[in-house]
Amino acid sequence: MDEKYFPEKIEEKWQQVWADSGGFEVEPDKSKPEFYCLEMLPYPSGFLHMGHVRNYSIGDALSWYKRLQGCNVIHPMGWDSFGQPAEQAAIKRNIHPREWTEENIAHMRAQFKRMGFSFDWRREVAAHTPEYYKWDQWFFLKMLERGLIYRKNSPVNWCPKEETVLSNEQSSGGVCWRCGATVEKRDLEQWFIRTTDYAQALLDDMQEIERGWPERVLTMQRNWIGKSSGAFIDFPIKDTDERVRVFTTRVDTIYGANAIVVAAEHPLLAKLMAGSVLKDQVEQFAARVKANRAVSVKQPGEEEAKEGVNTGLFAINPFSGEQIPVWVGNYVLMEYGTGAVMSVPAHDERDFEFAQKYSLPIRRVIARVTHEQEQFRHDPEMGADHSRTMPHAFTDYGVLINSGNWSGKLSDAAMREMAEYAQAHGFGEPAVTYRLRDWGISRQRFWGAPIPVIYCAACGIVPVPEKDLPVVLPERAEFTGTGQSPLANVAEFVNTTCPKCNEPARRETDTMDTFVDSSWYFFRYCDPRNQSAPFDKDVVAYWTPVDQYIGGIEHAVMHLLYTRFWTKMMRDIGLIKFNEPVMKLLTQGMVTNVIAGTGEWKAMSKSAGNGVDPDEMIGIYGADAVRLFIMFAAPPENELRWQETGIEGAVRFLRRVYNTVYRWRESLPDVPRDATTETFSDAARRLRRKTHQTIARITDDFEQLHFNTSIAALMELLNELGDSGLAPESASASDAFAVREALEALVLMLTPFTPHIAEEMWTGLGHTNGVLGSGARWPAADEELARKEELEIPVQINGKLRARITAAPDTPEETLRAAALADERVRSYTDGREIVKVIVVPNRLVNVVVR
RNA sequence: GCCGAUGUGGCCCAACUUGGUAGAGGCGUUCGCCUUAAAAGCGAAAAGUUGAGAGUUCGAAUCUCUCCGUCGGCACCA
Repeated sequence: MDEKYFPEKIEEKWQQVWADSGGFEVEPDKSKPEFYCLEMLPYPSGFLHMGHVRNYSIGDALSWYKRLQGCNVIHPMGWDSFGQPAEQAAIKRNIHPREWTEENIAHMRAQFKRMGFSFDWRREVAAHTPEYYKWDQWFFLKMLERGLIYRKNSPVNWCPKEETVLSNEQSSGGVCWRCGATVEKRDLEQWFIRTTDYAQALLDDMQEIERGWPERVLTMQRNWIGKSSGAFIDFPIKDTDERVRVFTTRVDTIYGANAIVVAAEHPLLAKLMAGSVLKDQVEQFAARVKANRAVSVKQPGEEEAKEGVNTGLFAINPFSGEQIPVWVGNYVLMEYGTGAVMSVPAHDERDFEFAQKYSLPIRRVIARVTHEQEQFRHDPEMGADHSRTMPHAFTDYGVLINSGNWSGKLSDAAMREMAEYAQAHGFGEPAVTYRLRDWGISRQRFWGAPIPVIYCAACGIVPVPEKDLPVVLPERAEFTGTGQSPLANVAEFVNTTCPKCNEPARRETDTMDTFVDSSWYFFRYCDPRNQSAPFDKDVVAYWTPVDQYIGGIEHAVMHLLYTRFWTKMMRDIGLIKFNEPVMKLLTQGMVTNVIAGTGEWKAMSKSAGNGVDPDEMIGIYGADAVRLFIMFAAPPENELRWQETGIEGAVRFLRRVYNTVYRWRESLPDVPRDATTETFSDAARRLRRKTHQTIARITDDFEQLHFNTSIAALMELLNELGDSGLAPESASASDAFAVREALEALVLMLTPFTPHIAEEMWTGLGHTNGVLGSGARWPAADEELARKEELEIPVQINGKLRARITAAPDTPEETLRAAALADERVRSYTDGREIVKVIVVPNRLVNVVVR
């Protein structure tokens, strides 16, 4: 141990020691408790940014903590290495995406190593390697076999800037999740995974992870799945054999329906409008709505004005027998429910707005529940128009009025009974719909896993036989950046023979969404080189599910929903036995920095010009200090404001710890370890108390992932050691014992945050081979030693602090009461007044209530 | 608009789970020591109506309600 703290020297040294010893390399071991610590794998953009550093510092701290507790910790890392930017780079620089990707990976891996993260690098996987994407393709075939994948022509979300398809999740809010361009609709033949089959399971199984996941992530997923219970009701179309099926959550309001409104894309339109004089008008309107939808720039908060056109058709309300007009409306979505709604303006805001615009009648059929329900029974106003008396829609539940025999029932009962009635009479049924759509995975891209199917003129769509996997990406392709997959122009890729009939055939040229790769990568980490299966079931059963997952909130819906789906699918094909992949989730906050000149804090980014390069920081302060600051500056879920002065504070602390260890290093190793029977000086006793209190506190903090307070506690312990007045020159054996105990605890508990300096100091304290090499364990708190010898008990008079008394811990209630009442200051408040009662909280306070 | 978080010294934050002395830690500020001087280092100090109001309670930063501010998600989903 040098006299001075040289971060660079220490860090290089221990990184080498760890690499040589393979100390972070683990294998299944039934004799130890297992812990899977997982951080979201990065996209290999080329450079580590502070967000990465934060993410992996958190995971590394937890890994070290569990390791020191004797767990068998798997802590792997890999690369989400398929995706757009590699292809953009290929276009721009005329190199193969693989070349660009692998250069980036090499650079970032080196950066990771420089940070000193404790990964088991033997388990590294990269999505773009055939060894990995072979299994993406294998899963595709498995799902195809089970009918979980299908192909359909459908309007898809199209990013005009990147010229590719986006999933619903990727085009949330009408903009591309990556580049922000306004998303358009296009009709394309696409492959879809039936995620909707699992909609209910995705909701139900949330109860298994409720305790370990942030509420807001679960809420976001619940909103996204968007379950809604109601009923389907069929409205016959007058003078035809057709029926229009609507979905409603408020069948109790059906007597108030003044129209049926269908989506512009509704299939019945073409069928029923033939021969109508209004045909052209309706068609023009529908075309206009569709066109508008394709290009409309929808700002958040902005709603399109409701528009519609009357088709001239009439639908018959199956409950009332009433004839109501059928309209086409721009506000009805074909993708949701049945693409048709019953319009009940009195009780739905959208329908109200629509009715106002076109002067349609408004009939009130729900009344607020009052104590005088009787009067509604007679339906005095049946058939009346309430458009003048209702200034806005009444959307609450209530009691039915103007609803024939159903009048007088409460909404709740009516909704249930009316749906059942519809079912019994063959014109409807109770129904549940979801907002969640099937997952469109086709991408018109080169840099992704090729979809393993072949199109044969004779045999149709033929899956690539398992033995022919992987379907490998070609070495050469032309990257033009136009809408078609570059694979389509690679003859040697496209042209093949049909596996069934051996005739010439063509390969699918679309590749898979990269979220496929990241849906199951952490299972592959468990058995990364398996050549005969995505992974060995037994090995995966040992390591998974993931105990703790750490990553950004931006993946709350997309990645985390897909991976939950994937897990259930793998369970159903027999690979695993549980429902949920991740027991605990931590979503770390952004790293922000001031935008020069504005005083505004924004997420670090190239475009905002407020990025801070981790390499540069390591160069100045060392990896340990960067990591310590990042863990200390804020709780992990919070935004972290980057402050150079903060990191200087971190270095200062490390230097002080280092200097302290250095100063004591020669006075400690020879002190006997069984000195506990000796008598300790007051200073030594105080220090020991602080040491054990700190151990207890930090252990607790770690379990709750409160790293910032752990570090604060370590700083306190060092301060206490400084304040103790103990010095190596004058310390007795028992003093030295207490100091060694404090320093050893301090160093060990610092290891998760600043492993390099901790290793160095641990050897300085006389342990050969360092923390990892010597098999050191997390210190254990001795409750007895942590207990205070004397407590200061506040005494309140009528709830106001008036005096303090001292007492030993666990002083009986009666004694405390007497001591408080005997106190001179207390008596000045109680003399001459009536003591109503005395509240004594043992070890905490006494409150005297006087009148 | 709906849903959910959150609001504590100048700043980042602790105490909120379990009501009991408002302050642990860091940054910044001021002062002292050290120094020819400065930096570093060491030592010390100042600073809050806990967003506002009400309720519950002997006692509220903590529990409940209302309002305000900030952040996030969703938003024609029938």
